[in-house]
Amino acid sequence: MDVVSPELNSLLPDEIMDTEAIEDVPHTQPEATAMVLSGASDDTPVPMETDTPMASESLGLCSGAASTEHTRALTTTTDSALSIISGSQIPISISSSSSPLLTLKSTLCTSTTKTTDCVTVTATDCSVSTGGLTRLTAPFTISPANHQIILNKVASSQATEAAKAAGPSPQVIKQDGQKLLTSGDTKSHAPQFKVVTIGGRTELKPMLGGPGNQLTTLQAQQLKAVQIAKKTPTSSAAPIKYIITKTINSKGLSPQTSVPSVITGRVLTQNSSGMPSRTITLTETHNTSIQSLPGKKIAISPLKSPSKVTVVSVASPTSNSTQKSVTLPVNVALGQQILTVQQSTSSSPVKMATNQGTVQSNVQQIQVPGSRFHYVRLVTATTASSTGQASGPSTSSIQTAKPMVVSTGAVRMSVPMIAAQTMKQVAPKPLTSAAQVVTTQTQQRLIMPATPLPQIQPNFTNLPPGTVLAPAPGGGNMGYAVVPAQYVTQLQQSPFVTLASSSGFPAATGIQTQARLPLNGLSTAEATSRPRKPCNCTKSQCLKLYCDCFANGEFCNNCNCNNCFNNLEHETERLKAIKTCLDRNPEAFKPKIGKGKEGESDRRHSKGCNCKRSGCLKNYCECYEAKIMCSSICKCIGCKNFEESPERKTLMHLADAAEVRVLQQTAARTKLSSQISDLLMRSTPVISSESGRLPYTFVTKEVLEATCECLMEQAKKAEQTHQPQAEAERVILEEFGHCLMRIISSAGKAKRLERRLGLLNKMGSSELSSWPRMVELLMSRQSFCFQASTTITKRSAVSIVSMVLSLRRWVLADVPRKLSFFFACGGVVAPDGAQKLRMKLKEINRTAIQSWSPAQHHPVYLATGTSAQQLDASFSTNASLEFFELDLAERSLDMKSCGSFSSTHRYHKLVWGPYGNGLRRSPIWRPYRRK
DNA sequence: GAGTTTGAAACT
DNA sequence: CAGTTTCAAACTC
Repeated sequence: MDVVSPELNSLLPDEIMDTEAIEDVPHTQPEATAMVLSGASDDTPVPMETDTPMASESLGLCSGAASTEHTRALTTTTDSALSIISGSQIPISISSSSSPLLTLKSTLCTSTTKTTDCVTVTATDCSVSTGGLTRLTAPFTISPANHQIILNKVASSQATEAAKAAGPSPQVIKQDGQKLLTSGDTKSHAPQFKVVTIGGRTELKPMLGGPGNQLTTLQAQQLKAVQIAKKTPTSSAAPIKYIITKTINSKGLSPQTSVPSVITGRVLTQNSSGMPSRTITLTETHNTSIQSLPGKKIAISPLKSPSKVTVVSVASPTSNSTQKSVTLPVNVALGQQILTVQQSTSSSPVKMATNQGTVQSNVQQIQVPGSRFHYVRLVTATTASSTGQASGPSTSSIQTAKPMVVSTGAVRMSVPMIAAQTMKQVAPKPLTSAAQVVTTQTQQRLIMPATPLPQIQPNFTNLPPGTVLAPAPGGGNMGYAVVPAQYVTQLQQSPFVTLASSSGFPAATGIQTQARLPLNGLSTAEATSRPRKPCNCTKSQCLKLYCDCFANGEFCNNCNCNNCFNNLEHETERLKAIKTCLDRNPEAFKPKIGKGKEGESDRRHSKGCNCKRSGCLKNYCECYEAKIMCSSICKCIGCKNFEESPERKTLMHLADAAEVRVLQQTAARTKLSSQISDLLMRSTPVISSESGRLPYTFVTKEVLEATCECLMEQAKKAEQTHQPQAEAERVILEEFGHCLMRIISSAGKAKRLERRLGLLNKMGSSELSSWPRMVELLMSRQSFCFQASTTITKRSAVSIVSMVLSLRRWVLADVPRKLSFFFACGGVVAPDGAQKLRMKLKEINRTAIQSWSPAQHHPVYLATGTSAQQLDASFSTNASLEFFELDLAERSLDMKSCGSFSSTHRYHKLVWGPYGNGLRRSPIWRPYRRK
């Protein structure tokens, strides 16, 4: 049946030419055809996954010990939700200061409160309700106008030293005229709330159930909600309700206890009570001095994704500090995605005490010498001592890297809480899904010092979406700006923790790599597991997107660049450069590789490539480099980077083989053979999914019924012929096998059609509004003449020419039918455009023709006219027409014989349709002729 | 490692 | 917007 060689067939976009699926599976044909056609016409852009919803804003603090569910919950947090999630107990006391910024007004709130502007602080095992084990003395400032929540440090808050995690300190939320609504019924299965009015000195009463309470799994969850109708003195905006919700797990619960998600407002949190209780003390100290810690900085840089905020912990071994109170003012402007994290003292650790150990996170403020910027350094350290709530079972040992996520929906802070002292002991192991979730959120943001930059600050108007300058709470000049780009300081002396190191691959292997965002097109695992290439920039000062470091939002580190300005020492220049880039392209720092439609695993380049000579099969091509196939938005010429491309397949196989070899060698060296098998196991489904997986939806009810009928028919036959039972079974089984084969065959064809549809979309560029009609003609095997149906410019003419390269595959597929393909471009090509066309034709000559069948004669006509009517007439009269005919047998294209395109008409609307063989073929290029 | 090729970014 | 130049990485020898 095949009249075309398999190779040619493989080249073809068989959606048109391959009628096998249609003919062999008549039942499926109409659907398949319809699908192709409709799909072709429906050229809706594929939404990119690149962009995380900007609208969603949530802030979540997830303790390092957060379980998988926690992280998952974080990812589900939605709009304007502030959630502080801890997998362990978090003694928190919230005390309002006299700061006018803080106004807490309680209103009734239920866990189901629906708020778009709701700020929800969710914490499990928070001591706020569990007896006031700790104190959170951070003043809350919630600015409805800006949708900001500001945890401001108050001068002379002394909760600090006293805030022993274990010590049941009164939890105080003071705010004049403010009410605190909390909920917590220890005996109730369902979350219950308790309203606590907070007067001038309102205290938050311990809410936790008595120790004698035997709580079930559900009972273990206790929800405390604090709804704060905030009144900021400076804001006159409509009051926005904020909810502080706390999911409380009673200590001593059964380790099997699992806590279902608690939805508060829009925050979904989950707590696993089985986790060891842990205490996070968030207090603030009165020390406002800025400690200068040269060399210990957190890079604050624009990230690729505007949707998240990432604070990278520059891990360094930190001695176990006895100081348990930490000042951690956090300003979060939800509406504008402001996240400000400040640390008043360099030595104040954010301590998270677990039964297993104490993770101290030092948020250190750093002042770079010679720089007016203030940087924050977040250092985590683990000690073996157990502080805080000592009630839980103690024990385990290795503190694995666990991400601490501060998520504001669109703003996300991810802080890998890796115990500095144990980092190198972390055994490579599959990360939890929680970690994976975090890593999939590869688009992160860092906080960027922004305040004292008068010469630049006024120009920050065009910072990426979500970028906001956050003034310092005290009115000082220590604000920070969250910029959607991933800039992380690279400090030579500071080991770096991989930001998104939680990947499917054992990333936390102790190799301290620079925190970074995933490379474009690379998976998180790839991006994080592989060391970044040093750049070699010489002229760009590493301040242009030419520089991969800069483009990826990183500081240069261990690079080979000359005159590098991509470092802290040139922060001003760097910021200017960032702004320049963002001015030029607001999405300059966004990942270029997004995701296709929902449900599709295919990623795609956000802009598409423009490759001309590489066939999109070299790393020059950004699509190929990202290991993705070119898509409909690509403007490449001679693309071979499509799914069914044999060249691509060959390359892929070679690459796979090479990769496997490398893995094997590496594993052999490191004696980690187990890793190999693991990786091989991983790669297998990838390969199979690409080529073999059948659509599971194909076995429909009708298919099943038909199959059963077939089997029953065989059974009846056997019965009627009095076949022995064994024979009857054999016949039935055979029939079943046949049914399966047919199902598989049909499913495979359907899948092929799906793929072809994708290619069809790729070819159906925007210039072709009548693409379905063209497909229809192709399917009818008519000779046809193709004309663009929409306004053609010089540029679009180029695109049309590039289509020739794609269409040629169809032509090739129909060799026996001598399908002629005419390409007409009438009256639209200006002289310079003609030059471009010639170049494109050279491309045809060079890259495409070589693969054409020399034995066949496949004319390609390039016709021009001065108007649509003229061209139209030309096709019928073969007059007043400039056209060229290519003889494939010659495999050459003498461009000189093409003459010139004289038309300067740039815009013509043409229609297209079948013209039959209006143009005669010639074995050679016809000389240019004009009437 | 030097030189070439390539395509994105930057520039005009 | 379109064409050209610059740039650094990819590639070749």
